[in-house]
Amino acid sequence: MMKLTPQRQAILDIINASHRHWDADELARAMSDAGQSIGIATVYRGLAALESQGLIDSIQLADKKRYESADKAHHDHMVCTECGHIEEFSHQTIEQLQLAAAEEKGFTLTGHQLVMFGLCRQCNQAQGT
Amino acid sequence: MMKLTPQRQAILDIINASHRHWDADELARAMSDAGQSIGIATVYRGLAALESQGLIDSIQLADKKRYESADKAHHDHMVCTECGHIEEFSHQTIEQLQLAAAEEKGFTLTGHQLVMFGLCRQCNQAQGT
DNA sequence: TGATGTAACGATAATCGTTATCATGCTCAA
DNA sequence: TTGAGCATGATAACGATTATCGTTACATCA
Repeated sequence: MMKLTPQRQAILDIINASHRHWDADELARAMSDAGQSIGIATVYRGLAALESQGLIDSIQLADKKRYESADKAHHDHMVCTECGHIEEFSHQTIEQLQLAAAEEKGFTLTGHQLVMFGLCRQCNQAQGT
Repeated sequence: MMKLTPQRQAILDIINASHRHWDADELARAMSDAGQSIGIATVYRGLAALESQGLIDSIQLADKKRYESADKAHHDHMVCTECGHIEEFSHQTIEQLQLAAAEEKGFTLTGHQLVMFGLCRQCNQAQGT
């Protein structure tokens, strides 16, 4: 069982207090800005520890991994390729169909990640201008 | 319009002649083994060029990008976290539900990627032993 | 109380996939 | 033939992440 150190608690608090998807660097900067500087390696280790305990969730994007609060039901993500905005959505039926598809192939699912790319509503409109 | 140079043709041939999902390094090694050595930068540029022409497809996994033939209908992937085996599957209904979910959020979809993780049939059995 | 063991910390080096740089080479149209 | 323009390949650079290693915090036990 991991130790919930002050640093890890702080990371967890930051993530839980927001609706954002954070990367390691942003978290280190946020803590630094709050006067509590932290080593970047500690951030990575803390995130891994928190995630392994199920205290936070993550999505792996092409470039980097981002973390969010685990205080929500499972959901997937739409990422705006223009502004980086991340929209969440969940779809019961999609989940079920995934499970069925896995079973059909003999796979025991441990996880999945569905990421959709496109333009968000705002960037759509900006585009149209 | 890009130039389909001998190097790019060779990359395309290797990919099309197989059912595998290749990364840049494997392709460079395959060509080297075949007596036609190639610079790694050329591989990356070639892959990007071929993909932008729709001649090959790719999936972005956590660690690296992998390329496969575009000679097939769209499909998604199941990746075995034990042995790396990649299984393909396609599901019309999932696709449609994704589109609908995007529309609902005001997103204009340009692409998506669904990757499921788990144990393949073989690793499942090995596990049980 | 003090020794000891364990795990976390933080600075920094290392790793690894990928991209940028730059000098050189090929090809095709003028 | 020339030269513009793109491709090549060696290699440096980059960025996210992980490994290393000496140090530190803390709990346990004699």
